[in-house]
Amino acid sequence: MARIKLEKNSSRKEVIISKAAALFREKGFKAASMRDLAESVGVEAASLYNHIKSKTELLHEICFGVANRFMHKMDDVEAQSISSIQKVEALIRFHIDEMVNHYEEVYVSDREWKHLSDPFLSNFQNQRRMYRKRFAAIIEDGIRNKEIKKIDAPTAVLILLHAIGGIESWHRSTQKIDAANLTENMVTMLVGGLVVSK
Amino acid sequence: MARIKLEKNSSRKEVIISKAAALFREKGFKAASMRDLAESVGVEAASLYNHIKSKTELLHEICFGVANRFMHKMDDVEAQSISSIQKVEALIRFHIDEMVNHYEEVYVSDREWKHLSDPFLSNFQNQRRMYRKRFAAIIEDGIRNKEIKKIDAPTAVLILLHAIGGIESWHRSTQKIDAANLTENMVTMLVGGLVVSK
DNA sequence: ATAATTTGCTAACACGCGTTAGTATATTAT
DNA sequence: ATAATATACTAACGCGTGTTAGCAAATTAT
Repeated sequence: MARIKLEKNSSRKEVIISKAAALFREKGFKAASMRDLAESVGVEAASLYNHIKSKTELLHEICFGVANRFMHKMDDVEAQSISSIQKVEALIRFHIDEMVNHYEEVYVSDREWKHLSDPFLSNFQNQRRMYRKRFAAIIEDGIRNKEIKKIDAPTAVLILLHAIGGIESWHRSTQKIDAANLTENMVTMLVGGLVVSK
Repeated sequence: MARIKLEKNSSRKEVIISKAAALFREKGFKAASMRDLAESVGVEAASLYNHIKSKTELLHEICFGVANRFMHKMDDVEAQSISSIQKVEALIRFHIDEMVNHYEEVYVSDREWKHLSDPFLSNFQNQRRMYRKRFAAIIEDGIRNKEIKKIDAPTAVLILLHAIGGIESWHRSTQKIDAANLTENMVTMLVGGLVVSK
């Protein structure tokens, strides 16, 4: 009888969520079937329901897992006594790191949250809005301090977040530069686009 | 009997494609049903098939319509006798304009091309790869001419293209700055991230 | 006016989907 | 060893899907 293999310190549910993230990333939430997922886990489709409530629950777990990590990081960064531009850079580096090391979850959370259903959908959208507001506030601080160019802060946030989402393409490209290199290039270009040139 | 209303200079097929783009953008290709589309067009689902071959054909039309416009613009820009950084700016402005004025099609082409099926899928992917290569080549020219910072050109392209994709969020935001303002802010930040600071 | 064509309709199909019921087999606790 | 629990299986359900067949009505061509 097939059995879900556990990695150390993880429940069977977590194994399923992790495989689901990979599958949702590859095919999209709607196009990925529970039978696909079952095959990837190495078990029959019905067996999955001993561990999870529904397909949607998998999406919840992925999306809110990611959202919580970002929220905690924002708390952390806001509490630090560093310049605005340093805060922005810290957040950018965190985003890049998340996108490099938790690619599947972050990507799915970014692209597939539309398929959440209320009240989770509204909740998620609120969290996102809040995060962006806080990010924009940091940039506005930087503009006041003349560390950052006079630009529309919400637009800047939007550019930053989506630009980093482009790491998706990096993951799938055949000739990848290494992650450290990628990070420095992105920081150079993105922070460089913000700071006032001397 | 219901009848598909024509806008001037457009076939019924084009009306369907346009509505399909809006629907695919909103729900995603897989989640949007032909019955949804029929309702949005104002007709029964089966009637659509007097004008189109399949649901997938709609995606083809959208994706390759967009891809062709970008390819032609690239031809155009490459042929101009202007500096590399000016070429980059011209392409950025074109991308922004496309994203502002042909939001639905461009968005769908960007996010839903995965659901194309071969040989169209490979064809589309090739076009995309080619486009990015040509874009990167322009940036590399700019680096050689010392107009542009020494950065990894493919990474820069990836950042630029995805950053502009963020206009999606702008479209759905309640307090929008106007399109001209958005454009200048984006150009400032993105071109500013590329040029060598003096 | 009549014929030909285009465009729409209703009905139905075959299929894949998420999920549940009921049961068998492993694992863990007593 | 035995009981209790966790985990897997097979079978099947109701539903929504893309699409087709066949027919009716509207439009266009003769």
